Amino acid sequence: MDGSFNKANNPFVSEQQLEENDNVSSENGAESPPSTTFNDMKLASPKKGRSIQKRVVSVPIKDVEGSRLKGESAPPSDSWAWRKYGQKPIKGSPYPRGYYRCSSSKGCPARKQVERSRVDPTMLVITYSCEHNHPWPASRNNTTAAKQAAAAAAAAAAAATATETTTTTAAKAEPSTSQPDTEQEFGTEEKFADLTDDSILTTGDEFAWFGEMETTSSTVLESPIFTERDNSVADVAMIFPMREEDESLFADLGELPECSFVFRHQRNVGPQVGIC
DNA sequence: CGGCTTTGACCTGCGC
DNA sequence: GCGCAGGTCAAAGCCG
Repeated sequence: MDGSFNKANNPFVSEQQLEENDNVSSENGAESPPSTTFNDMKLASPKKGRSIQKRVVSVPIKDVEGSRLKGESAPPSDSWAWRKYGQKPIKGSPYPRGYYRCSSSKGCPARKQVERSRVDPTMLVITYSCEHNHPWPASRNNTTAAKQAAAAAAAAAAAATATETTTTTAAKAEPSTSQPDTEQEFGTEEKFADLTDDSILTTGDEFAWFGEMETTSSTVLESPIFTERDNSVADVAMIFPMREEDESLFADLGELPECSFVFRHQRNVGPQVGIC
């Protein structure tokens, strides 16, 4: 199973030596504006000796709700199935955090946490985490289960919204300049900035993957990591509209990277998704 | 019937 | 050492 692909053959695995990033930043920084945020972290794993990668993605909750409620042609939020295994109220935040585990395959180490942004309730903060060196399922699971899981993640977030607020967040999350109409069709849960912008890619090889993360909507990308490395980048909200064709390519993915945790965009190949 | 969600309990890490 | 908070586990119920 897990050996059905190997690192060498996965174009989007090669740069996944991310676990040594020391730029651990607080997720969803207290003062960070509503944005799509990618934070790369190394967690102290409960299991000693294991390196955990963590990445934070902030997306407009509106998109998530939309995809779920519409239930139309909206694709699953991401390429894998996620099963919820817990939910906890977070101190300091009125919104609970949902814990999801990858169910695309047995033993899949990937996890993600979904919570509402404290800073901006209209934003969802999705944190992906994974043990490094752990293989991913050989193929993307785009089955009903995957869709259900995706919807579930959205549901959880939406539920949090409904529970914690009396007003409909979706209504409040008016489309802004950062959300073109094209995104409506996708309404994916995770948005990955279409970072073809070399300014990001050149931020540092260490974070090159950042520049390859993709978004299905034009969201805003920022990263405290960048802040440390290049203020000129960090202070600027970057908007990267997603192309429909790119999105469609996700559906064609047949393989996942080995614990890549990266939603990678191969410029000439199309977006490639990997987590862990 | 299988898989997923929900939810309370338990475990672990961290700060004081 | 103690308490708190976050994260995970596991049982029960729900849904397709």
